[in-house]
Amino acid sequence: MLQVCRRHSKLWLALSLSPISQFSSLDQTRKPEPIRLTITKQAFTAQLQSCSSHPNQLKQIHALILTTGISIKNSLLTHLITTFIILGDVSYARKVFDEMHKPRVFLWNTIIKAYVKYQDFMEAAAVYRRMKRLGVRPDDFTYTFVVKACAQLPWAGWAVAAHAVKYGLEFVVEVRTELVIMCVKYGELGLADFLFGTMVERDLVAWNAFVAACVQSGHAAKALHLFRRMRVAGVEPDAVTVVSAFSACGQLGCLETGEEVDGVMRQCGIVCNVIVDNARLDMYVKCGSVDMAEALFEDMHQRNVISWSTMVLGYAINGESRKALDMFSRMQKRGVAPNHVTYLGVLSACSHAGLVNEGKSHFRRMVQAGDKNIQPKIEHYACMVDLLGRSGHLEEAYNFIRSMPIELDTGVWGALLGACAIHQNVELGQHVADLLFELAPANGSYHVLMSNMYAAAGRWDCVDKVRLKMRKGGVKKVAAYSSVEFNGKIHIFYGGNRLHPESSEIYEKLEDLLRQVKNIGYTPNITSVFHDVGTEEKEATLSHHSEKLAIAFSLLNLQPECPIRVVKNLRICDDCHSFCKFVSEATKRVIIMRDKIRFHHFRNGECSCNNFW
DNA sequence: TTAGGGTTAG
Repeated sequence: MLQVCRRHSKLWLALSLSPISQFSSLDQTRKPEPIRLTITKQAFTAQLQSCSSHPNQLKQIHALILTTGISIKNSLLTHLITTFIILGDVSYARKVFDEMHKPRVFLWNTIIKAYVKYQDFMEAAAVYRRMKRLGVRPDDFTYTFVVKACAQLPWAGWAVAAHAVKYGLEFVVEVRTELVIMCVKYGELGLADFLFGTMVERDLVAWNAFVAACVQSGHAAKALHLFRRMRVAGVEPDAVTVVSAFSACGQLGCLETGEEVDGVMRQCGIVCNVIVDNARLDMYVKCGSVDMAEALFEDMHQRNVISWSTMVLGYAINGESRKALDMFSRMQKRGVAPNHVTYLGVLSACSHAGLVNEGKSHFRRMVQAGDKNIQPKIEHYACMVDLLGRSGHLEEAYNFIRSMPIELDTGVWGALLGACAIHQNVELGQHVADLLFELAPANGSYHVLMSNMYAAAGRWDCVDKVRLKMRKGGVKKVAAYSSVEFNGKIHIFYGGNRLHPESSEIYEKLEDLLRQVKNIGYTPNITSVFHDVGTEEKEATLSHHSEKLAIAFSLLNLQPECPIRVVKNLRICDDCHSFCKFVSEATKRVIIMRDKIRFHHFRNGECSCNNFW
């Protein structure tokens, strides 16, 4: 069947069938006519290219090569390796690579890079280790991939950084950029600053990398600081920079800075594309500026599933459930296929509006669609628990959890605990909380939620038990804070804190405000207070909650026509919710408050959430 | 015979 010989430095393959596209039927029963094929290296490469999108045929060619026992030049194998990497079959590329005799360093780089591309960082690190063991000397390119891979693994990044220094490769601009990113990921911002500051050349990409790494690691304020610094340094931002900057503004809820970035974009003549538009859209949505998002969305030349999903989610978290669902059907009419994120928006819209049946039918559709892209994930199940529980169907929610076909996580039980808290079902809450204490003993929020439920029920002995449990287990409460953006600066307020330079004016204003709203019917809701203390003391604690301080600060500083925008790290309490409604009525101001989960738009004594959150 | 670093939705 197969004969191989070399003639005039050409490779001869005698094959049972030709052309190569028929290789896949090599083992068929039809009696083949022997055909001689002369294949030069160029022809062979051409053949490889001709079936470069058919991995099985390529594998057969490779098997054939191995059977012949002739030595194939590394350049051909390299071609095979790169083709398999493009096709996404890294393990086969690795197999070919492993069979090579002394591969050159660029091939080691190629394999490591491929593992990084397909996010198999452990394997990338393993290949690097083998490379080192075999004494292959890394080149200028090696550490860009190796650092990127190892930065994803705990500690490994530091070790390879030391190797890069040893070989004198830390000054290569690409390697240094990866090292800066790595330091940010590891939370070593000081070191990142040092490495960035001592770069030989800081090009646009290096700035973008630093800004983006900060945004992705939750250092949004630092990202915006860098964004401003790069302009001072005379580096003109591009589309990538503004995408990161918009993302940072969204995280922080800084509409003012978001507009500034928008201005910079125009000034620099940065051309909008769908990614930039989506980032801007997301910024408006996360700043509670639904009108701006709407206008931009209608104006967009190009939209993709992310644009639509952003709008659906945006409406949902801003309390405009009907618009979210309308947007969803409009999207489907346009023939845009929803993905699992779109459905998160749809389900949370239903949840926040108490649309139980509608939510159920959307969920059913996800399951029945049989589409891998929209099979419900654990987050969708948590949304359903939230939907059922929030609307008072606690038992159904519990049974739903019990019947779930996927592994349970704290999100699902957390949603049920939240529902128990809303409906004051202490018995079920206790049961769920016990499960959560086991699953996530270090998470203080479940302890606080349970303790608040006990407090609301007047069961102070149980409150004490939970608090004791927290103390013993070293569980910490997350300190609540509220922030307000004013004149390009973010002002942060903690409950009862007097660190702000305008503290005395703020507290004075707050006293004024409390008197004003009490006159029109506000009464402090003391069940929101954690401690078993006297009524007066409870009132004092309540009246200094961080959002109240933030509102007093805003009233002192903002122009009368400006809406008050507050961002909170936790959920708003009942008392502050009621307080905000009265303030919006008494002062005729719009208050837009973003809490951990969603927005509350207070206007004329009402809230967009309809007291359902 | 060639090999880089950045971005969007919960």
